Amino acid sequence: MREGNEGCGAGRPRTFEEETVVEKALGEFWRHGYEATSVQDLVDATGLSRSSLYGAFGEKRDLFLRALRQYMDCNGKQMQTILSAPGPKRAAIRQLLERAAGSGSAPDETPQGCLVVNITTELGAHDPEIAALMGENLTANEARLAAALREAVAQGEITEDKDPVALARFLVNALHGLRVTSLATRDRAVLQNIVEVTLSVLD
Amino acid sequence: MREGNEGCGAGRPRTFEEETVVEKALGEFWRHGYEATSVQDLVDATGLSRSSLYGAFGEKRDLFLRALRQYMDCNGKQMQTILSAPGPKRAAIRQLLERAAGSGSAPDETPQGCLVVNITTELGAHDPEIAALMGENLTANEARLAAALREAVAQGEITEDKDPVALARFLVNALHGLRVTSLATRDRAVLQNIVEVTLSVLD
DNA sequence: AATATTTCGGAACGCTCATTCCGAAATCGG
DNA sequence: CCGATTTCGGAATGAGCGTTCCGAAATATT
Repeated sequence: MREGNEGCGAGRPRTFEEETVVEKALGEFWRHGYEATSVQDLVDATGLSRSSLYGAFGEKRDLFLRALRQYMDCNGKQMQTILSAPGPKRAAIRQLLERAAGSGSAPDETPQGCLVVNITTELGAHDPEIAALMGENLTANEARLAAALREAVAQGEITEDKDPVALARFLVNALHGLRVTSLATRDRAVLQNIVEVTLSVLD
Repeated sequence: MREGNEGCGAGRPRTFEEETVVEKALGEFWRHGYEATSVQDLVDATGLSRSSLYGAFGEKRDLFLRALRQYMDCNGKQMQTILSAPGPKRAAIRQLLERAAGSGSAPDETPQGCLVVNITTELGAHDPEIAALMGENLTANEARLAAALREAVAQGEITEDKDPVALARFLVNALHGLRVTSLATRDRAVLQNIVEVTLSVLD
C-alpha cells in the first residue's frame, strides 16, 4: 500500500496529528512567506522528518496550499463570528479594522501581517491557482460583509441609500490596505486615523 | 585602484549606464520579488556579467536597495505631478486611485502590483532597514496628499471640517489596498466600486 | 512468533543559489 | 607603443535548496 493510514489498522502508527502539523507549517509560511520558507524550516518547526512530511502532505507546495486553505477557513470563521455578534454592526466592523491594523499585538513585538495579503503580493501575479484562491477568498469576505451591512440597513443602523455590495468591497479593500500599512509604520495614530475615516463612510 | 571609475580616465571603459542597469534590475525585482529574483535573472536581464554587476553595485541586496530607492523616487515624482496638475484635486486623486487599481494595463496582461507594497509584505516585518524605508515612503506620500488636500480646502473644493492629514492617511491606505485587491481579482466592477466609495469620503 | 504494512530518521542526489576569483581585453597617461 | 589600470566573460566555490531513497522501527494480522 501507499499513502494514508486513515482508519484502517496496519503498519507503524503516526506520531503526529495532521492538523497540528499543518498549523505549525502555516506559522512558518506566515512568518517568512512561501519562497523564504525552506523544507528544513518546516522540518524544524513541525518536528517531523523529511520523509514523514513528504509522505503525509506531498511536496512543499501541497503542504502550503493546505496551510493556506486552513488559514482562510479559520479567518473566515473568525470574521463571521465577529460580524454576527449581537449589537451594532458598526462596532463589529470597527473590530475587524482594528484587528487588521494589528491592535492585538503588543507594541514591541513585530506584527506579521496577513498571510493572504502577503501571498497575494508574493505569488498572485504569476500563479493562477493561487490567484484563483485569493479571488474566492475576496468574494467570500465581500459576501460576509455585504450580509452584515444589509442587516445593518434593515435595523436602521445605516441609511438605505447605500449599496451594501459596494460598501463591502470598499471595506475589504480597507482591510487589505491596513495589512500593508501596519507593516510600513509603527505609528498608531496613523492607523487610528485610517480606521476612523474608513468607518465614517458608514455614516 | 578599486571601485568606481567616476570621471577619472584610466582603464577599460564601461559598456553600460548605471541608471539603465538599475532600471532593468528593478524590473526583475518588481516582477518576481526579492527572494525569487536570482543573480542569474539579473545577469540575464541586464546583459552584464556577474563580475561587472558585483563590481559596479555590490551584492544583490545593495543593487536591490538602489533599485527600490529609484522606484520610490520615480513614483513620488509621478504622484507629485498628478497632484499638482491644474484642475480639481478630486480628479487627481481619482487618477491616483485608478492607477493603483491597474486601470493602465490592458485586460489580458498580468498586473504586477506595486513594488513598494510587494516588498513591504515580503520583507517589511523582518527587515528593519526595509521597514524604515517603507515608513519614509509612507510619510512622504502622506505629506504629498495632505498638501493637495489643504489646497483643495483652500479652494473650497472640500469642506473645512475635514482633517487633511487623517484624510491623506486614509487615501494612502486605500492605495495600498488597491495594489493588493487588484492582484486578487480581475473584476473591474469591484475595483470601480472601491474607487467610488473611497472618493465619496471627500464629499 | 512470523509476516505484511506503514512510518520513522537521516543520508544521498542533482540542482541552483550568492559570491569570488582569474586571465584576457580595452583604454588611459606617458 | 608600453605599462598601469579597470572591466570584461566565464569558470570555480561552497552552501543550501527541494526531493527521493533506504534500512530500521513499530504496529496489526495471522
